[in-house]
Amino acid sequence: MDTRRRILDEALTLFSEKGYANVFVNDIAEKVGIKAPSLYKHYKNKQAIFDAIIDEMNHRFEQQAHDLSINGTDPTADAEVYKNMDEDHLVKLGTDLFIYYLHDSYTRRVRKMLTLEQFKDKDLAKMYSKQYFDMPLTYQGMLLGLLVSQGFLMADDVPVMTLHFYAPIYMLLTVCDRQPEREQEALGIMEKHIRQFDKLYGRNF
Amino acid sequence: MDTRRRILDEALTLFSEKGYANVFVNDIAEKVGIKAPSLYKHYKNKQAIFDAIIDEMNHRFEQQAHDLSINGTDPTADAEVYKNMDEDHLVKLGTDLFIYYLHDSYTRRVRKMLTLEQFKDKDLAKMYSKQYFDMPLTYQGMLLGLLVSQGFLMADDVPVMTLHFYAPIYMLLTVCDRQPEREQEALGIMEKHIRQFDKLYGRNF
DNA sequence: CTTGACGGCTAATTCGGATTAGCCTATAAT
DNA sequence: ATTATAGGCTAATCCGAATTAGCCGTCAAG
Repeated sequence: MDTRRRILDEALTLFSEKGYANVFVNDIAEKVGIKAPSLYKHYKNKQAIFDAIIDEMNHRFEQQAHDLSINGTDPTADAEVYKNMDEDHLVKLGTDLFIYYLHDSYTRRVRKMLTLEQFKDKDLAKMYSKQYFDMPLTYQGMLLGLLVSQGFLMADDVPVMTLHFYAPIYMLLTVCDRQPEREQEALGIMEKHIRQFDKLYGRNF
Repeated sequence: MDTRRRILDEALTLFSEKGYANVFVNDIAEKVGIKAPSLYKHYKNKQAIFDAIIDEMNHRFEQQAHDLSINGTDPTADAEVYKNMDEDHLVKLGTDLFIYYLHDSYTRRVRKMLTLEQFKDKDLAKMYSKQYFDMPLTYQGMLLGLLVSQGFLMADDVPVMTLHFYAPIYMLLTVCDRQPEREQEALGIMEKHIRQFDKLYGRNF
């Protein structure tokens, strides 16, 4: 059932692995378990499948941005969580974030697909930057800002501090996307990164 | 003349913009100013053009690695340069590095092409990681290590410190690759990044 | 019970893009 | 001077991949 959905799902998988141009309509059909011409009962053509994926992606992104802005503008809610934060908590926070982004199937496939298609047009470029640069810096900036206001971290420039926290995580993520066998290594580096981050920005100087 | 060379050059340009699969032999020929069939007097087929680009890339990478290891293992040479380093010098060092990587035509095209082809096979994946993760961390680690030994910076963990220096630069580079119009913004962030880096790791704590 | 939309299939069709065949000229080496 | 080679061109050819045509079974609504 819901072949329409399964098409999107399998197409996303394939696009994220080989890139749009290297995936044949036939490949998608095969994965779904139907013949290629049957695909056209569900989508006008190959491009329409891609577009549908992008549309859904955008919906989810907007949803996510919305959710975050709700939680984010209500400091009282989050502040509780970080009341007695310590280095180990910070490590866990970062590591969990990392593992989630790395392993969550949808997230991972979207990221890889956008990586391969980011130069196709301005919209995709903007989408990539928003999702993997602007949004994380904004959102994590709010979190770290909370930790600063809790006195757990110190910084005059929170945006740059956020960059220092996030950029290494992002880079390690891209390493694992292309070389999954380096995940353990990456996790090790992650932990050292966060501990050093905490030492640098932590109140115990 | 040297049509063989020009083919590689134009092909690299096109591959870096659209990705291998979206470039037609015809496009390359047109840019070179010949007809498509004439390409085959120079290269066996389209794949051979790609392979030749990769080969040259590898040669240059090896050359570069060789050069760096020569300079790098001779601390006396570099040490001089960093004898009276200050924050502004560090900013200039980082900014110049950034501008170079961003604007150098060959470097930029190679980086973008590898970005688009990195998931094709293990070799390309490894090549990307080596060039944009392992090598920079190694080389810049040596530089920063020198600054530590000069007493200009302090760190117990130089590799992680290097990650803190490089990861933001790398991330800003990828932003500019896909959105060149954000270069000024990126440069501004770069400078603040380096100044804060210097504050964090600098001897004046 | 019958009809129409839904979703699948096989067999074309189309078409674009890679590659090959075969020809031609210029030039450099014998 | 002759010839071989390099490198260009036009005109096929080939082929694979997207898409269309047209057929069929199912099933829910009338």
